[in-house]
Amino acid sequence: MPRANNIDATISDSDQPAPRAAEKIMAAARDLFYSRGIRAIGVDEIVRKAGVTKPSLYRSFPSKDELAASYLRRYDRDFWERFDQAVEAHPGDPRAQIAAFLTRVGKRSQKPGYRGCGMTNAAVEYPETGHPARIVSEDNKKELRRRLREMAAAMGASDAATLGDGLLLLIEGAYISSQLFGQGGPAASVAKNADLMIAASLAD
Amino acid sequence: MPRANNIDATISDSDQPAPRAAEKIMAAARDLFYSRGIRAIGVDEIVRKAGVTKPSLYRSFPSKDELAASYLRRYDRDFWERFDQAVEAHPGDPRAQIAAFLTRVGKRSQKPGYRGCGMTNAAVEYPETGHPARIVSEDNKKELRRRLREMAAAMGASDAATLGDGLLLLIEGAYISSQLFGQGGPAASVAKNADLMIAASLAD
DNA sequence: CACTATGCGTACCGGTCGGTAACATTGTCA
DNA sequence: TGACAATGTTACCGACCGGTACGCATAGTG
Repeated sequence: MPRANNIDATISDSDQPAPRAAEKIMAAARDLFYSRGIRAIGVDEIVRKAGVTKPSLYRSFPSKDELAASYLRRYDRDFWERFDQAVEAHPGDPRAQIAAFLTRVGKRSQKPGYRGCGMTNAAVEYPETGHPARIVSEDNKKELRRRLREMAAAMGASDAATLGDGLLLLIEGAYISSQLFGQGGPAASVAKNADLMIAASLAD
Repeated sequence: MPRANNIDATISDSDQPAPRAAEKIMAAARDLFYSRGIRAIGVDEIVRKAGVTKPSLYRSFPSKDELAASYLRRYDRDFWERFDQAVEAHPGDPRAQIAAFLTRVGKRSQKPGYRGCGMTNAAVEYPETGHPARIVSEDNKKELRRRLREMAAAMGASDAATLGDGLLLLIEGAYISSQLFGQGGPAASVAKNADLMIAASLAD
């Protein structure tokens, strides 16, 4: 009975006890993968930080690549939670939803330790098509693109596809430039610039 | 007499003969680093592709990290060459200069094998402050930011810093999303979106 | 108690990593 | 032809990589 198959569920649904080790491993992997990159981190360092041993890792996760994919699936869930928070804060007002989301991204980008989007970073680290980690990232970005275009249409943009894509470019640019420049970087202006772009698109 | 110290110059200035092996190594490293990432490529694969041996690599480059930095310094030169081509094509018209540059980026982003900016990618792969590869990337991006703000000011933008940063966000977003989505991705609309943003900024 | 299931640790695997020592061979130019 | 610089050849290094065989400890159950 390979528990590794539904480890994502067992970790998140903490009512039914999962191996304690798996949670500690995931927590350690999350910190290390996010802050220093997936390729840069070896499994030894993960288990050391988690305070467990290597076989425990491989009982809960079939491989390092799958552990990375699990980390990203969790990242994906957290991402949509943040996104939907911004959406729900401004019902029926997509422009304000975008502004709320981007204001928060801009603020987070100024905090120390912020290194953009874990999924974007993973896609850069793993250009190979079909890599487990990459698949999670690509799916997330496709869905994000779809939702942004949808919101652009709801704003009444004449060219919703272009505006939605423009917003996506700004978001990804904010993620990346935050780790290129750190504090004081251009990501701080993402909300303002997005609003300018939206204004120009709606006036078109 | 360690030739490795000024290997960048000896490779680019081909009038004074440089070690043939160094050029072959650089060409191989360039292809491999760009298409598959720096961390993903081992020195063995580089020398194999270059048709040389490992000691030859370490006679021309002090380390793999320095080879990566050399690759990026070359990338930096090529980048500014492309950038300045767009600038020189439209003297005294910064808005057209940006449009020309971004149109080209948008087109390149639709070609197979395109994987964004090598320097951006390297910065994602090496978050560690002070890494030789990262330093080259950071310097390039700082200079790019400076020039974009300068151009935004020359356009007459009331808030040139914000517009320049917005353009930088769009550019970085185009680089990254090109490898997230490949052909048909949002990077194709970067020039159009930038022009919208500029228009809104100037009308402000 | 004995039995089983489960979670975990010790110790180890072959392979690859970046990097080097020592020496043979080549090509070039005086 | 001789000198010298550049490259190739071979073999090696310690460290680390992802991954695993196997045995031990504990908890729950009859």
